[in-house]
Amino acid sequence: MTASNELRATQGAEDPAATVTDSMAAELVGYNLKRSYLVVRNAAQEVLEPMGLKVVSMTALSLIVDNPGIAPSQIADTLQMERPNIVVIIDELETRQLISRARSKLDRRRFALTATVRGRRLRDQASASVAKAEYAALGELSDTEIAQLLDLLRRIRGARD
Amino acid sequence: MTASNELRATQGAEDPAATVTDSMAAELVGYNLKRSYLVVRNAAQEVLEPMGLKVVSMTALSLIVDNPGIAPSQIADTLQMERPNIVVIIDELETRQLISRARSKLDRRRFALTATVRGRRLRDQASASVAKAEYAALGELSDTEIAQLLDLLRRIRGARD
DNA sequence: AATAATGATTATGACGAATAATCATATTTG
DNA sequence: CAAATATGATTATTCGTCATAATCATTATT
Repeated sequence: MTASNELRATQGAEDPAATVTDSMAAELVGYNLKRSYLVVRNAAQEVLEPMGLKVVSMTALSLIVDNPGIAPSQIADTLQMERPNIVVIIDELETRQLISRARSKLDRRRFALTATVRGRRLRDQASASVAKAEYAALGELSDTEIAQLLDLLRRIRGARD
Repeated sequence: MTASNELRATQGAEDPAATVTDSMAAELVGYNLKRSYLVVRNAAQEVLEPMGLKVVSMTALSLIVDNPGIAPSQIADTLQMERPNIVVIIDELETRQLISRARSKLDRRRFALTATVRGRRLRDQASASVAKAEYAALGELSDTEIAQLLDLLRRIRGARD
């Protein structure tokens, strides 16, 4: 907060040209997390949209590629989502023939999800594009700083997970 | 990603006890931003709820306290929200007599918003509680690291704002 | 004076995420 | 073993956030 902002705030903000003082929000970690999250997410969405993927469906697809035989409930647990919301994502991935859904032989309540060749190819493509888009959105930061950021963020969620 | 996780993923994940490999998501900055944002936001929500405030209404109230005479549209611009969504927040703050709404004398289309004494008191209380709650949620991090994090986050959103 | 732009508002819809209820299969336990 | 309970997937529904479209009053423009 600059001295001139403080002054303007004291004088009142009826002048539409006056700069708004946002002392509180600007200091809050949560506020800044949200803002930068939106910047990065929008960058990812932009490159995923032409592939017909959303961030969450790409993440789910990626999980299935890396964990053949994974069950919907495991995806829900990993992504911290509710089971019902996973179902529709899986439905879409299956309709697009990016994954296949088969009953598990060990537990017939479960489904065993596996990526198709098309699914694996799309994942690789999406993964590369998103990484590139994120990097561009973070262009301001050096590689070292990005690594630092990732470390800090992991420790925040690690504390409460 | 540990070696044992890679192994399990290669073998398949039908074993419900097997750890899920989330190589992709774990590396994405966006994913980690979202997760840590949720941790911090939940901490803030928890302390605001007893005061009948949401994060967004507290932020708006704080803006009005710091910028007496501010107009709804200025709040929308500052918080990057759409005008219609600000209206309902303002309505609620006014109903609770935390702010007052008066026509601006310079431009009779605008409203000039001012916090009441109750509003200022609640803001101070909420502000302190949220800061404390955030700090607790970030307990893992040192003061220096929190400052680093804030700097990194501001630079991310600064690039695209 | 007529037209266009701005600010606030209302109504509406899209979307993400959560809950409740249902059904099939597995597990537990009396 | 049979009954009760728990788990997994699914459907329907709801809530909350957020955006868009349309309307009205006031101001600015031409």
